[in-house]
Amino acid sequence: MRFEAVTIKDIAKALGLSTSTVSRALRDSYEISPETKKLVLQYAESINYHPNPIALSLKERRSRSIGVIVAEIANSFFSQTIDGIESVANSNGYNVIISQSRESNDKELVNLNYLTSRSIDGLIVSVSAETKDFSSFKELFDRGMPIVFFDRIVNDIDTHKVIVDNYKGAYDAVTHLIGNGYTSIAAVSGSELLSISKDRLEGYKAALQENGLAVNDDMIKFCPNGGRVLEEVGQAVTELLALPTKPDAILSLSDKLTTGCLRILKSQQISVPGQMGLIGFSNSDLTELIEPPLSIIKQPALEMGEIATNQLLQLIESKRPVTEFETTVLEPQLVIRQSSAKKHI
Amino acid sequence: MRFEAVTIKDIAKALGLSTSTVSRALRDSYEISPETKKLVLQYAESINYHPNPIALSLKERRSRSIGVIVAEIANSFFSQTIDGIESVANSNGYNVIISQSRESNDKELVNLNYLTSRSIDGLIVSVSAETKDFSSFKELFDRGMPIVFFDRIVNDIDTHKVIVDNYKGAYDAVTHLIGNGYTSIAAVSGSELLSISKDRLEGYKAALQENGLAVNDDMIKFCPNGGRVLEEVGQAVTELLALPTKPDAILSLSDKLTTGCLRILKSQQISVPGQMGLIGFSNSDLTELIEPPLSIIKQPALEMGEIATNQLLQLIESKRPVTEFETTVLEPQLVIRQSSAKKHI
DNA sequence: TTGTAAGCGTTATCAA
DNA sequence: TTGATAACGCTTACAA
Repeated sequence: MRFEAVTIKDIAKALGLSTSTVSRALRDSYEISPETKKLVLQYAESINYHPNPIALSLKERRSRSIGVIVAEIANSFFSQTIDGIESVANSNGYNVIISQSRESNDKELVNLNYLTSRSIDGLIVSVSAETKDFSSFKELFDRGMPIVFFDRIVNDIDTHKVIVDNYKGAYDAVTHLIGNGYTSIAAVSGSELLSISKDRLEGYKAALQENGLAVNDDMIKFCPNGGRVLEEVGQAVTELLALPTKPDAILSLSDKLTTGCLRILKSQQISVPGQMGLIGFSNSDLTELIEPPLSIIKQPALEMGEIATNQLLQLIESKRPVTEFETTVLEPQLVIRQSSAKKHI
Repeated sequence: MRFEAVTIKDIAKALGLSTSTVSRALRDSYEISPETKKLVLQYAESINYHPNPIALSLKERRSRSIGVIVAEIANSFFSQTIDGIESVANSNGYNVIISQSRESNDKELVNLNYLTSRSIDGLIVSVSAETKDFSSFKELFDRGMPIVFFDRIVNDIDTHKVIVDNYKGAYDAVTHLIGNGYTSIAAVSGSELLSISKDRLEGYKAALQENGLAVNDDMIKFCPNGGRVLEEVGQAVTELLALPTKPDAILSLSDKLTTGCLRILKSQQISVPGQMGLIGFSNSDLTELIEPPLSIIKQPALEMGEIATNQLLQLIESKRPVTEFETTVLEPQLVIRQSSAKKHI
């Protein structure tokens, strides 16, 4: 089963012209007579001619498609980002090829190979939770492939990056908790390897210290799978509850962790915020319907996708090698609801 | 900025062979000496050669990519489906180009043109809420483009389709409500034009009638945007509450409508299920955390995506024209929680 | 067993 | 103003 398209040759034959003349007419070249142009354009229209992008790609040595690698599509933050990527890409005549690492470094590499072997013009990446070794990205980048990182960035590679102020997001959230009377605040983080985990934890620690609260490493738990596996969240929370001085609030550092923590707390009959305050990074639009309505730190995901794509297109379309790179830092949004309500003492 | 890849020509030149010999060695042709083959393969490996898929596409007149059109990526059901589509496509060497109609017929047509002009080999579609005229799809299909529909299907086009038993999903949900003592059950539906709306409403009506309850058209409200616009849900619910005999339960017929109804009910201080029972189609994994935990009808989204893709690939790769088409009907899953709890009388 | 040449659809260059 | 030709990277008759 195959879809047969009309080619320039068909038009040339039908009109008794050469393919080059037809091509010129279609591209509105100056070296063409108005009549011929009109004739060709009309006929092309009538038989629904569309230039073959594959042939164009081969000729121009560019595919007009960009690759995207994220951990998971079915995740509010990433699907919102993809939304932004897609709209900017499409309106610039690019298409988007999406792939998921599912937090696995292996799958990420497979995807990377796949995408590059599919002749993409550039790449937008948020790295997997498992990735320690960024040399494949680095090599590719050094060989001339434009890459933009967002959210989970790679500090060692000097290119455009788009993030929120993760430090501030966590800092503000913890400050808010302290302001509401919480004094023993734990952090449930994703993979230690991720840039976002590091930055957010820094913010968490700084807020504690600036408020005269001690930073206790036992109060920081890592979930290498970022909450994709509920068990790891269960273990983290259970360990926190077994501490000599139990925390009275949890800051969770990513989407699935936030809802994961709540799931675990609920299953253990621990009331939120009564027995445990909770605030976390999340981009789900259902958090306000949850019981209790969740306080969240939200990222401007759509905008991040748009910016990343604009920057990538700029790299792709730049005539000369780009050497000056930018890291765009956006503001996270703190949305205060019930789950971090003032503590009753 | 451009990424330069190694070509067969480079290998041929380096090894003093012709491009055809190199090509044969790489494709493991029988008409080649073992030594030459080994030599070429080794060298290709060493310089990290990858065949240029664009050139291959041009030669083979196929792009090994499939297009997907859905209403919205950032929607649990669709992102889960895309998950399934992507995994099957990728493991068969295809890539996936995704586009969103955002429930607009215009944008759907733009996407359709865009995708076909990008030489895709086939198309997976769930139509927009606005689409009444399917002639573009029909034409494309008749001109030989393999298309598979899922969820929101087009009855007039005879091709593979993948759906759940929407009738049964709604029927079972209403039967459950009736069993729990609800006697005045309203339906909040998406666009009237969608196949899923029709089928689900049929199931709703049948369940009422079989239980001796009257079907009242005032009890059926349509939201043309499928809940993407909260106001339309607000209006639907408000109208229902203004009826002489108010409903005591709502069946909502799609993802965003279900959470939308809850949002509206909450904002109007109407307790669920106390004053109003609620059950609806949804694929969000947060529904159990919501207050009250939502009873839902869930679709096997991942599986639907996988099946649709397998069927599409079958169409694409079929040597002769396919004339026998299949509509796969999967079972929806009824998940009973608090929001439809037994009514206190 | 290897090489030559044509062709996939398009555009750029050169010649007419 | 138009046409012939080569080229993009690859495969495949056909020729050697």
